Amino acid sequence: MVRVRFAPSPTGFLHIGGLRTALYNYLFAKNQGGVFILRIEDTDQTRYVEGAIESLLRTLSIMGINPDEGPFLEDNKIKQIGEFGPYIQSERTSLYREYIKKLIENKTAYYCFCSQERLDNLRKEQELAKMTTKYDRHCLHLTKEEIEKKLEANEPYVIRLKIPEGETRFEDIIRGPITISNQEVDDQVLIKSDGFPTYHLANVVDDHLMGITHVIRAEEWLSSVPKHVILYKSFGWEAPQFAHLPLVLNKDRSKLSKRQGDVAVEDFLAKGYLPQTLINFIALLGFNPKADQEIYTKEELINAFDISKINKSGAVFDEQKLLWMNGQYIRLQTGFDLIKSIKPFLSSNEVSIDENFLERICSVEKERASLLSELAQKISDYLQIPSYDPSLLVWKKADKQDARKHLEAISAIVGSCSEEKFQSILEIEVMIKGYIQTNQFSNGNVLWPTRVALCGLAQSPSPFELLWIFGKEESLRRLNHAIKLL
RNA sequence: GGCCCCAUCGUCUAAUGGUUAGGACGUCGGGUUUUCAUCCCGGCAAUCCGGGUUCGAUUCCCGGUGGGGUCACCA
Repeated sequence: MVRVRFAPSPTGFLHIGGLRTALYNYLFAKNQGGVFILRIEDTDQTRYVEGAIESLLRTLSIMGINPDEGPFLEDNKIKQIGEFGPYIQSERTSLYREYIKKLIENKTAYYCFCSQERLDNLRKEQELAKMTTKYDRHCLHLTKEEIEKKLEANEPYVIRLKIPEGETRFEDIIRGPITISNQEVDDQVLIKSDGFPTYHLANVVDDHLMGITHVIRAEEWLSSVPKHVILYKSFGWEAPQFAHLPLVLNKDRSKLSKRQGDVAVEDFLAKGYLPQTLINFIALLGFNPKADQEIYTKEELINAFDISKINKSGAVFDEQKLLWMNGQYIRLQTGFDLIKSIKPFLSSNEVSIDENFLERICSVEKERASLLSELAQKISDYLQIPSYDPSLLVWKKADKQDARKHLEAISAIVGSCSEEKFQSILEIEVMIKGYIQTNQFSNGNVLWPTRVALCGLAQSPSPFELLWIFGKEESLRRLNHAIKLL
């Protein structure tokens, strides 16, 4: 049974790169009929952020990436589900202390009492000498008595992993075999002086205890795999399979970071991107099931997901293409779903407007919006007759009298038209076009002033769509208002 | 700098030991159209360089170059 995990640290927001790691873990688990686990890696006390876990859970839930095991939100409270919990590392500290004892006992880990100052100086010296910066094992050969004495005296200490001689080989699913000389690997701190484990220890212990079969994470972790492999060996455990994902990059091809633009999923949601867009787009950043298809549902992605097809090289995050894709998704949304999606972007008085009216506006305006926020902004133009220069009513190939003549005619037609006909854009079009054709007018002479009379804008949907949106009564009001202006 | 990873249009990518190297975004041009957008059609645009293996390499191997990651009591 495949068991994978997404193991973020709660920083207060979900990074786009993190979203992809979460998504690939999720897609792989679902594709394999396995279990997707969420584990919170909050072992750094100095980075504690109030409410960060809640915010992370909320965002993942919005994105539709829900764990089979791990923490989740219920009535805004963090609950946990699964037999391998707790799934929040700060609640597992006693476990790590228990397991580190085994490493001390079998001498694959050791106490280190070196001060931060000593370590800093050591590093500086090594840098000056252009050597690899590593711990010099100053404390490795302390006797049992010396260690006990220091512990009794309450001297602060850390526990380090003792890297053995030789080299470490491992197989990465995406990259193939990788060999690194152990000389390159530092005696990594496993337990910090505050008693908390570092990432490396907590990660290995938890992955083992939780029965993780595949570790899928970003490439930035590739160089610390030897530490983990050595840790597994030190415990006498079998290591899971590793798959290191290519990085998501800035325009300049460096690791995607703040400063060069938005990186938080929450930022993109706030800008008006749909969760589906983000999922679809991010899934295709480093993976492609089919060359000639761009839009995929989550189910399609799950079915098509193939871990061996993941690319090796980093992918630039191109917001232009994201924007295009969001426009596609907005157009794909049906009226009711769209209303739900844009509600958060509406002002308080706009939220209360009639849903049918809103649905009509959205179904027409969605053709020219790439962001939900853009769409929401258009709503206000429909709530009142905007003020406009009367000369706007006159088409470039006509004059004032002509505009007035047609507006009066259209007003009359609309006035005598049944409410029923107003339920169909097509019927409205047939009606207006009938007026144009029987009198042999040109489209522009009639349609331009009609359209402007209805919306007051140089650019807008067609007059047929506007008539349909406003309905008979409001349309007449606007047409007659325009006639008065002329 | 040491170590590790990577290399197809500007960007995301497809493909193959023999193809006119395909698609998408963007861009440019055209069409539809009362406007804008949508939509449709078309153009420009890529196998990093050098060796080898081979009848043939963009594909396989080696080297170079370039880019990235990582070198914490952060994850």
